[in-house]
Amino acid sequence: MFEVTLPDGTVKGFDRPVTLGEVAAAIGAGLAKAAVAGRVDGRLVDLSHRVDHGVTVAIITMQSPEGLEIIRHSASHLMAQAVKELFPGAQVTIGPAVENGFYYDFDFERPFTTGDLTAIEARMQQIVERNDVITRSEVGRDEAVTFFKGMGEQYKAEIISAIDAAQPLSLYAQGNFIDLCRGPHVPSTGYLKAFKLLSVAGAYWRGNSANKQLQRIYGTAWADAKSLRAHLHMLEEAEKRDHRRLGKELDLFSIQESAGGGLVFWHPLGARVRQAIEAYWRETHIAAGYEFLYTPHMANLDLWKTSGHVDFYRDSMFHSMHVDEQEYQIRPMNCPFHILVYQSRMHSHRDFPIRWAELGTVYRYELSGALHGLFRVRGFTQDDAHVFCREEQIEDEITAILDLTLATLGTFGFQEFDIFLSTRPEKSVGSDAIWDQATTALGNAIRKHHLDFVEDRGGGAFYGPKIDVKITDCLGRKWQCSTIQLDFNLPERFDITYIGEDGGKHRPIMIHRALMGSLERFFGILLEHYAGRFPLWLAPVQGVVLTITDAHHPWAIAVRDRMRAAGLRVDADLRNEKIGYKIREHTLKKIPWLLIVGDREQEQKAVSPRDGSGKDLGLMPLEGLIETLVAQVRERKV
RNA sequence: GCCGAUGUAGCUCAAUUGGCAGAGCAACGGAUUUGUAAUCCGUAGGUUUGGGGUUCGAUUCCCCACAUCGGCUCCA
Repeated sequence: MFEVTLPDGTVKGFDRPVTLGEVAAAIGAGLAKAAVAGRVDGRLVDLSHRVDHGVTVAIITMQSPEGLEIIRHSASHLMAQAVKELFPGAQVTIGPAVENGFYYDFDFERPFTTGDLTAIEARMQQIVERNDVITRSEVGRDEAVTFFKGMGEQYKAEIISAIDAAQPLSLYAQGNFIDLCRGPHVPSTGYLKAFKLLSVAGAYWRGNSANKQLQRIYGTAWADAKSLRAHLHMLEEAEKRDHRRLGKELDLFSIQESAGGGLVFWHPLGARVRQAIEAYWRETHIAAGYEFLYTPHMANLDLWKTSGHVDFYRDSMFHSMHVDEQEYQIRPMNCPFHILVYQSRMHSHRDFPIRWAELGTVYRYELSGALHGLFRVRGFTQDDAHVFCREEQIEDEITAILDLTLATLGTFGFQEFDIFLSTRPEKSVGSDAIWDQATTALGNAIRKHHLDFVEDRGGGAFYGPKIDVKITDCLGRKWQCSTIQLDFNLPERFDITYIGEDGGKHRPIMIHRALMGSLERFFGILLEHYAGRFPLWLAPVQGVVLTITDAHHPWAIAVRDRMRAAGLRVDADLRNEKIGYKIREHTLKKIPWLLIVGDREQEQKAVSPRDGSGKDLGLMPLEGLIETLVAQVRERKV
């Protein structure tokens, strides 16, 4: 007789050893049905795990995050089983669950094709119908190595040699497929009902490009068909919102082969959005006490030697160019230039804080295969700024920067933040005292905003601690844009100083910060977040006046000009086309306001607007509408 | 950079086993003067990403380059 304790504190007694599956059944039939694994004294185990003495037990259901992870992990094994059945020559390597799905890496003589994926998925379905039981067994280290070598699974043998000798090794068998795995897994393949294979791509063995390249098959798996459908729908939605596609459809920007990859051309309509963003940026920075700098895009390479970028950032820098017996470098960062401006004269402690901002365009060498639309480019503009201050001003400055960050992101429609505080790594510069003081100041600044944060211990740069802010878009995807970093290194390297109250030279603190990060990337995120339907204040074309016939041209032009005079970006469509055609066309261009003018409107000096909802709002006096729209733009309403 | 896939008109896509490169939309011309998501007719548009090669003949097969797409951290 022994008792197991459940998460809610209730206790169940058993008079013989039972499996977790039986424990679940004893609690309730519904739970037993949804159960995929369990937790015994905090350790994840299979449902077949036997308990025979007093322990705490939690049953993990397929709807829980942990249950989903187990389903995905088991789905990856199911896929490996299908692959081995179809292609016995393929060697299995690793296959974990990842966010929303799973993958498995194989070493196979030829590339898998999309046709293979279809076949593998079909075989997976067969194995599910077969409902192979999944069983766990423990083996000795030598036995396991011999076993996998005997099967020609070299990678598995290699994995074992990397595992701590004290740790027991477990094998999972399903049908004829046996894999080395920590588990746990679902009890049988029949539990896996909702999955789909998505893609195949290369991946290096152990993520190291020096190793052999394997083939990684990605899939997604869910507890039920409905969740799977929802996820696939989300993927479709993401594809529809793809900024590369919208950028082309809405004629906002392009990246051109003849110019080179990763270099962005902003077209007139994209430039209008950027202008709106920059105007807002300028306004808020003036209000927050910043001054603006304009600095060159290239400079003598020696500057980058002094800054240390040549030593630790070389891989991301373009090669230097030879000019008049000297080496010049196109800039990968703006900070050394701001330091040069600082150094151009003496500074007093009374000058602080100095806040200098620049929309600084930088060029970084990214691997050709890493380029991706506006998200990963080789030339981009940072909303960069550097604050020089004294140690005791750090907390106030960080607080103010955080204010500005949250206000900025909020204005663009992002209200959900994940904040990370990264602390001192092993290899770093600066004294313990300054690191402690600065790290505390960063934490205090976050707490002042009543925000939670995750501490990334040892995750800071070698030159100082930092705060990163991630935003969540309307599809739930997270993006890191903002970063606030302290720098104890550059002031040292450039030997910048100020004269303190004591008349002696002191070293200022330097803070780097970017709120949107890269304007290109931020623009891409906005495009996807709004699916191209920008809030009025950002929309490249805020309204179009549509005429019914030629007779309405004079009033249409008057409306357009009146709205333009009010500061709105409005065009008139005077083409000899039917109104339905014009509406369709401008709706597809995602224009926020369509203003229809015909006989009635012309007579009454009015317009009949349609807003983003696509509804005809009926006859409306022009001036009233202008007032509403101008107010929305002024408020930057989202 | 590496692996795989892709590259045809401004855009989205066709083109049997290698045999005269096509459609829709857009553009242009004409007709139509139209009331809430596509009016009709016509015209023009291409060194098939670029460069080599095989062949009587290459969009198609081979090689090289470039670009784009999916990946390359998430531990058996």
